[in-house]
Amino acid sequence: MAKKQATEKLKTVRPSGKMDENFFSLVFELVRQIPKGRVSSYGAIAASLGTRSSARMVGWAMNSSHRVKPSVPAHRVVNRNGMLTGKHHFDPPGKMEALLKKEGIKVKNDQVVEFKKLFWDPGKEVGEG
DNA sequence: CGCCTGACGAAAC
DNA sequence: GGTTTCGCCAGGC
Repeated sequence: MAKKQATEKLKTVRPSGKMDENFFSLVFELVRQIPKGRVSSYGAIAASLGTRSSARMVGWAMNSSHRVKPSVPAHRVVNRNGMLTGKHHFDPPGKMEALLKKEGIKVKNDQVVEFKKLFWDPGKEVGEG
């Protein structure tokens, strides 16, 4: 399981002083695993990385998502309520909602429609169901 | 170094 | 069940 390794790496590379190469990158990669037309939650991502309780760190990491080489589909990541809490951090505040709609995801009142059915569980990318 | 903040979440009241 | 508070860990001043 990659998640197992990821969890250990988190504390393994600590002494190296390269935290960014772990938590951040792990979050980015995981978010990139989110299939189009699907969404995920910060907590779910954090949990998959072993930092279940640190869901805020995930969202915080997203702040740097726009600084990463490859573009991270942060717009596919919402809070556990399916709410577009991070829309304020996009160039245009409505970019997030627009991107989601472009992928076929309905957004109403800054909230993902049928979020629970569109919810994508990280770590098990193989089971799209 | 210490205090406050933050794209969340879950327990406590 | 809604509102409030703590926890989580890193960043900025």
